[in-house]
Amino acid sequence: MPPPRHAALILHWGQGNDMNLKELSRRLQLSQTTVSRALNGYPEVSDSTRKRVADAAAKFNYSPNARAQTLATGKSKSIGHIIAMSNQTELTNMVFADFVAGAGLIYGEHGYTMTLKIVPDREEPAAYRALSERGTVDGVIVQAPACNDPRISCLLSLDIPFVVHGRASDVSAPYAWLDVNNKRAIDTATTHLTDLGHRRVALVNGRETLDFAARRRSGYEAALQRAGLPVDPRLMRSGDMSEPNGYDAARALLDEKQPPSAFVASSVVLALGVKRAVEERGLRLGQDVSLVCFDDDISYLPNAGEKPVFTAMRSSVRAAGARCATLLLSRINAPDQPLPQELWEAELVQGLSSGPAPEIPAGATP
Amino acid sequence: MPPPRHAALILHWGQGNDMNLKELSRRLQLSQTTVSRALNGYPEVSDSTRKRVADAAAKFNYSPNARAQTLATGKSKSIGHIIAMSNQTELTNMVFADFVAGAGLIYGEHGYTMTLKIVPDREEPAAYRALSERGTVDGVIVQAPACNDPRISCLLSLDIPFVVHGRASDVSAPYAWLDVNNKRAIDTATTHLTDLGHRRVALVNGRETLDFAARRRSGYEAALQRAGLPVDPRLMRSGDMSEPNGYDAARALLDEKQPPSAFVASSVVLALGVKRAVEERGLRLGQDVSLVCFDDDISYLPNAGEKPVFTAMRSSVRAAGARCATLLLSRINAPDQPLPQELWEAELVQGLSSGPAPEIPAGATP
DNA sequence: TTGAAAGCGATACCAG
DNA sequence: CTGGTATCGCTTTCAA
Repeated sequence: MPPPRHAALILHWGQGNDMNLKELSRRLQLSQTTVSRALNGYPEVSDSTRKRVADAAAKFNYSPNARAQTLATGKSKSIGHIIAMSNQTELTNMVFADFVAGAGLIYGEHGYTMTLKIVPDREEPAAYRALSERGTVDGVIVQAPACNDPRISCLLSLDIPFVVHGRASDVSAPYAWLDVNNKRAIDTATTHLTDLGHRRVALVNGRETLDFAARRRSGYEAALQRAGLPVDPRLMRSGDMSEPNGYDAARALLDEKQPPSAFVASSVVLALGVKRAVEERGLRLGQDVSLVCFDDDISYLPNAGEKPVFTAMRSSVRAAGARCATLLLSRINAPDQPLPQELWEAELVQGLSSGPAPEIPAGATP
Repeated sequence: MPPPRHAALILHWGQGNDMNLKELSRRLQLSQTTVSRALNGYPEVSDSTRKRVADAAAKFNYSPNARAQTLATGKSKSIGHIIAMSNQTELTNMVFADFVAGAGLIYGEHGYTMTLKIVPDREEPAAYRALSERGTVDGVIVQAPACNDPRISCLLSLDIPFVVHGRASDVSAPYAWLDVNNKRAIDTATTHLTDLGHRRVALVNGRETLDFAARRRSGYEAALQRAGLPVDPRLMRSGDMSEPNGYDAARALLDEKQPPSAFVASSVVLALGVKRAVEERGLRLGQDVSLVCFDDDISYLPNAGEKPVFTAMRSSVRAAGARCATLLLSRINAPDQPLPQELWEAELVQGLSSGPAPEIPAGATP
């Protein structure tokens, strides 16, 4: 549907902000060039004119039109974040809030804005294409990649700067990413438990189509194998990272003929669900059952009992957002730098309120 | 700091998307005008050319440059949301996530994008000014207004379309808003408790500099007065909407010489804190102490016990976002319509897991 | 039904 | 240090 005719006319009438560069320079009896240079801090303008221009700009309340700047410079000074609101992962998506907040602050500090696109389900690739092809944004951030994420090759072919928070194990071409060592973190957590004598350690994981969850699982398996323990599928659950899911998973695990004596949870929310299921059974955490939780994730109930954990998680996610933002901006401004691929080691959050106590696991056969 | 010289050159070299309108029309042996018209659905192009153009556009993977469109039309097709990350209200801000999600979906459906600005503390007015004056956005949404919110007069003077989620009681000029009847909701909640015979009803409220909290308080006071009960400042607490705050407030209230027999909580998170404090004291909710909670707010722990409440709150916030977005878009596209000022009645969420049971309040003197 | 040309409001090159 | 002018890519008017 084409817009009504004369729309522009109406608009300009309604807008009424007629103080533009041309008008300002006319009043100053200077060329647009000089005024522009003065305002943008170019060295070649004399201090006196610069001051004159600055004063006039303030007086006439002039501020440059971003739309025109954007066209003239070819840069939109905006970064795209795309968030898919799929029905199934409704809750998980809230993870993005802190990430976005951390990134957004960085953008602001550098004169960038953030273009946020909420798309239903899997219109994601189209959204990325639209944003970058049409020049709406100068770069994009990709969150929570799947193992083989189509977005990455899509962005590579679009030739737009981007940074992935996480990695996609099955994408071979190089790209910029930032990731926590998921595998090692879960390996450490699992080993911690096997070292304590646990022989049936359960994993309550996120969806394993997502890369980070797959890596966590491989860390879990590696630890078990090193400890000479079998990798038992009945001890592994995966699903959305929500408290009810953790609860359901733990209940099912506790109902097994040979229930686990310890749990590794792949996020704080999952761990909370596990905790609830365990306590519901009258088992004492840290005594009858152990629970270790790793999370580069976040949850939103500032329940005082777990408050330190939540706070730590939240600020960690925010920090990750800030880091990705910084990296992306530097890629945009210095495209020839080597591709950043940053892997860092995680802090392990042990237990919820307390660390797992050493114990003889129930039903263990030493 | 001025950009390095030749920046544009480097950019255009790096961009490599040389399929623009001019090029496309050259290949089609048509004028830019015709091609543009064909693509934008103007009626005057013949069906045959329209098809030819559409095919070529698809074939050459053409998509119009949003930056140029924006400059030519004077509309950026983008809505601004500004979120202030003050240090004190760190947690409260997460409320915005669902609101933003709800709004974002609507924008997408109408070809708009969302420009999200995260600003530290109180750089807010400047941010609004920058966004609108420079033409970065076509309209903005204001959330969580204070009683006398400077943003509103600022936006009025900028003459940019905006919609406020909530109202500012002390702003006299008319503007578009969407609000829930906070006063009546809390009045109803309080009356519910006094009708049950409670004579010491506490209010655990949000920060009362915010308009909605002030209104809720007035509803609380009105209900007490109608019931012939004194308005006792010692029974009223206000602060950030976080669980720890609710907990602290409830503890302090329970420590009073004359503790309340019932609580009205102004959000689910506050109510959860109250609940924890109550249970910690060995009191039974719904028997020893009653708790009623109203919330147009949201919280993020999907704890199964309260799950329906949380789910309801979340979708309500998302719906509010969508409603504000719809209103704003219609204001932008039809500026001459009467100002929408929509007040709706809230559903009351009673109790957390169970409704308050009728009881003889502890220590009551009938 | 089509096309030529004038904006939109800035930036940046090349002269002076 | 300052100014004229082409340019960015599209929309829209006006003429054919």
